[in-house]
Amino acid sequence: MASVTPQEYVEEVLRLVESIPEGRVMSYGAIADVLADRSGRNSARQVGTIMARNGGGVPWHRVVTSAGRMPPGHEQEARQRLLSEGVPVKGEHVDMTRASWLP
DNA sequence: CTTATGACGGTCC
DNA sequence: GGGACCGCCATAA
Repeated sequence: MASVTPQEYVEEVLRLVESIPEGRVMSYGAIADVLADRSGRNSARQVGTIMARNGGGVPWHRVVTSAGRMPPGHEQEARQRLLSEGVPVKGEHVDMTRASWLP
């Protein structure tokens, strides 16, 4: 199978996050699931770790948990940005039913 | 090599 | 809807 180096996997994750349309979001699990097909691995945890370390240059606010929860420590900033883009935000969580997106 | 940790996810209660 | 538990996996110590 097509296994990639950790460095390449990071690139793939960032690339996918950048491809998320405005007003839509993707869960960590969805990202891991989509990339699993081409990277040979899948782990929502790993995606989260990658975002925490290398997500500074991509629209990280469009990545939330499967429950629509936003990243700890950035909840306020993420919430405001999402609202500005027209993402349906319900209190402290995103309305995944309407906002979830797949490539 | 073994243990702890974390921007997660699904199941169970 | 929400909290406790367990599984997953790369990284750090």
